[in-house]
Amino acid sequence: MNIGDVAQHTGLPPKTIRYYEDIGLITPMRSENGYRAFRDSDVHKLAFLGRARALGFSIEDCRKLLALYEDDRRESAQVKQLAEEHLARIDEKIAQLQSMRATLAHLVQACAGDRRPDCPILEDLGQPPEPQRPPG
Amino acid sequence: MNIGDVAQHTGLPPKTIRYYEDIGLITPMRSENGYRAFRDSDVHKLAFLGRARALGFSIEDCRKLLALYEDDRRESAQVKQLAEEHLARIDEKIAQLQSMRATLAHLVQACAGDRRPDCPILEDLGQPPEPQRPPG
DNA sequence: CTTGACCTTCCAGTGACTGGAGGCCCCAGA
DNA sequence: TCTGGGGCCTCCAGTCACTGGAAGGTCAAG
Repeated sequence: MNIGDVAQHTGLPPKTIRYYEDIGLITPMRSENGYRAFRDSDVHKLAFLGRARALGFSIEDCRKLLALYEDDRRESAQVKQLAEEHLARIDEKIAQLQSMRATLAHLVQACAGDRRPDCPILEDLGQPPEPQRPPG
Repeated sequence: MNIGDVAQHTGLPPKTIRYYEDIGLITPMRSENGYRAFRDSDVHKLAFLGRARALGFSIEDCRKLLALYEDDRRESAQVKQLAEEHLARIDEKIAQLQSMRATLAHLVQACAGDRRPDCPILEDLGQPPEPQRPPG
């Protein structure tokens, strides 16, 4: 299989597939003409990587997951730990974004959005970050 | 004011402040010894930038926001539009993360996490992404 | 006069690709 | 046999927003 077909199959762009070879995630064979020749196992690995990436795992996590996937003496606890750590990071990011969202939504709602210059959004950004309530 | 004091005041690392000068967000004066000499207005701008960045605005958005902040002929609609677009991007990211989170939490919960190799997480990553229900 | 903290510039690296240049390979059609 | 077009190759540079580190100048205290 050539890279284009693999790209079709896995949904990964050819550039990304080459990159994954570069960093040692896969090692496809080569045809006599120099083209990469992907075995089924390569395609399978790439699909695995694509799905792990879609769940937000870092490339290094993906490398570990792939190693565990290939290791029939693995302990599921190792996998679970990786996944739980990642889950925690996701939760952290969600919390951060929701906090941003709350502040921003509040400001947006307070802004008239008309032709006048008065703008609570800019006022807030221009002020020291005091607590949201008025000074006692 | 030297860069260290400004860093204290704004909470931004000196490296970041230099970077912001590099990309033209601020243009502090220079003392005779070559040190950056920050005016109050520079410090104020940096604080503004810090807060805008904390809300997740990109550097380019920050540049625009700062320009609007300095422009007393601005229309608040311009600011509001920037903020609303950013809000939409945040919502998109939150949705993406929550979808990841859901899948991952499901898998983590299904994994025994013991010394045996059987692992629903790896099984899922290794399988084609069929719908979550069993085939009809 | 030395020490140590602070400041300077410049270069390189991060993560995970992505775009583009320049060039080879291969097949279909005239 | 030639031509065109698409696919493939490598290598280099850019993305975003910093961050680390090296090499060296400046300044106040002891």
